[in-house]
Amino acid sequence: MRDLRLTPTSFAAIQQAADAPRSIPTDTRLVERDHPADGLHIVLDGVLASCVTLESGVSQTVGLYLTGDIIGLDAMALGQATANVYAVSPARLARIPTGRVKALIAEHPDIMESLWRATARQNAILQEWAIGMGRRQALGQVAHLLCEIAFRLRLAGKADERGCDFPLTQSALADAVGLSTVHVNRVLQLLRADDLIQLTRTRLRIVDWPRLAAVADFDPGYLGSGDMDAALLLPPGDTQRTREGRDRRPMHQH
Amino acid sequence: MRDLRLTPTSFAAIQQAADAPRSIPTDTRLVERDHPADGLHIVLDGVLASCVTLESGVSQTVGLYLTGDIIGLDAMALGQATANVYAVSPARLARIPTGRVKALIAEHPDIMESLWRATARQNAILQEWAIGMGRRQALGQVAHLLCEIAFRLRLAGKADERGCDFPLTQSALADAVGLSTVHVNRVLQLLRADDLIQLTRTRLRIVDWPRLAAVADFDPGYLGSGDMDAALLLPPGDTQRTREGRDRRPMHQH
DNA sequence: CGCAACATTGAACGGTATCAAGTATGGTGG
DNA sequence: CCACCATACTTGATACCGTTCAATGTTGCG
Repeated sequence: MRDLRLTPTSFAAIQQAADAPRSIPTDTRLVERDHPADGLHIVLDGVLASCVTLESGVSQTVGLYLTGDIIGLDAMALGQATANVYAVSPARLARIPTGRVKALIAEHPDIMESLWRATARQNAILQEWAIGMGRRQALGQVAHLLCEIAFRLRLAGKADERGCDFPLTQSALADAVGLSTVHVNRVLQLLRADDLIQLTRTRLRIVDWPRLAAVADFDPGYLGSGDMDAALLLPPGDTQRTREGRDRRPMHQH
Repeated sequence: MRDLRLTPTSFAAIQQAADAPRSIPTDTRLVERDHPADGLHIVLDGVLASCVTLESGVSQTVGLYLTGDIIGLDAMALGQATANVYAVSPARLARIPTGRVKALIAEHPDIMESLWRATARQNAILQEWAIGMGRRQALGQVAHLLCEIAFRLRLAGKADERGCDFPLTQSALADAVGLSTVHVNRVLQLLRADDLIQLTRTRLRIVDWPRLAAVADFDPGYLGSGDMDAALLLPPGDTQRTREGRDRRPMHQH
């Protein structure tokens, strides 16, 4: 079961099944909670958030989709979406309509296993968020999210030593960590004052990774460095920068 | 894709693949984080918790397994477990070893889809927990967990109008909602004083479901009333009480 | 240039944690 | 059957973390 990657045949099949990439502006709502699945969306660029709003009006972000992530797995598996998904920054997506996903699954059994694995990975990430909101203090909580985003972007080849794009506003951040915007602002200033990060409106650079990881109690194991959801599905032209530190052989984690 | 249930053949195959049920006492550790999958465990009776401990020593429960739930999906999909699982009460389990799970999947394609769906459902539940820990106050948060447990037990046929077994200690509850034991105690007293619940050491009865659900902002949609993970996999002798309000026909939710 | 969105700052309030007792409850051995 | 012990539950006082409200800077874009 481990090391199951898509076969070259399945890989090619997926690439052909995807629609032409389309771009959407910030705030576009892509998925509506309780609506039936409209297919899978592969993030080629940008950031989207999975978000739930309570009766009381407060909202909580329960997941972020970065380059290479797959949107719509929950809806595909359960029949309907469990959260709203909207673009936090301008984004580029490739869609595979529901019918074609079903056809792919029927024809290539390894694809469903990959989708299952991707679902389990999103579960692991969400689990880590839950730990943070339940038991971490604001400082560690925010630091952890920054670590996670930077790490995931690096896996996707979208970050280098000089940092990564960071299109989240402080209020989007606050929504993700379950804090108020005001407090997130203060925590970010603490992290800056300690020379742990540099963060501008659009760019994040982690100055002192070891110390930030210590503050955050960050252990990237749950991100499964060996298996990107769909990074390998990107058309050749969409692979930006070099995939530093990664190769195409399956990674053994046991 | 919707309404996909196991075919009778697959159903029978799973039942035959399971080991004889075994009983474990409270506090038994069943799964260790980062360890490879040792198969799937179907909960026949009792409660188990999925739990992560931070460096600092504090721990957070990220999932509860009740009758009918499947333990080990994450490990099966990802190759290693993402959390520790231990028994919160005496429990009875049926195990399907990894090898046999693989064989089942290879032979009956619909089984993998069911496992994928079960994984997605656990994801939806965890999502709801994350919302609670991020945005709900202690009262609503505790009320919500009580609603969820009571509802899931009712789906599993383990609860009636007179209430359900509730083997969780207050400190286990606190661990699940991300609060201190002391505060959970106070919140429970509030709920009791308002005549919303009756809760003894081992039994929970929801006195005023509508009002409790209102306090909790509880909407059971995410629990997917039509699809128990593995309730239907229980050997006939293991089906306790009557499955009130449920039948064996697939339920359409669209 | 002016407006709107985002970021920053301060003061006061409130929810929850923590610490430190004390009180049921159930199980066990004599 | 009772005394005892361990575990769970309850209660109060205090401190802190994070929220809320409100105002002021700042940035970028049409």
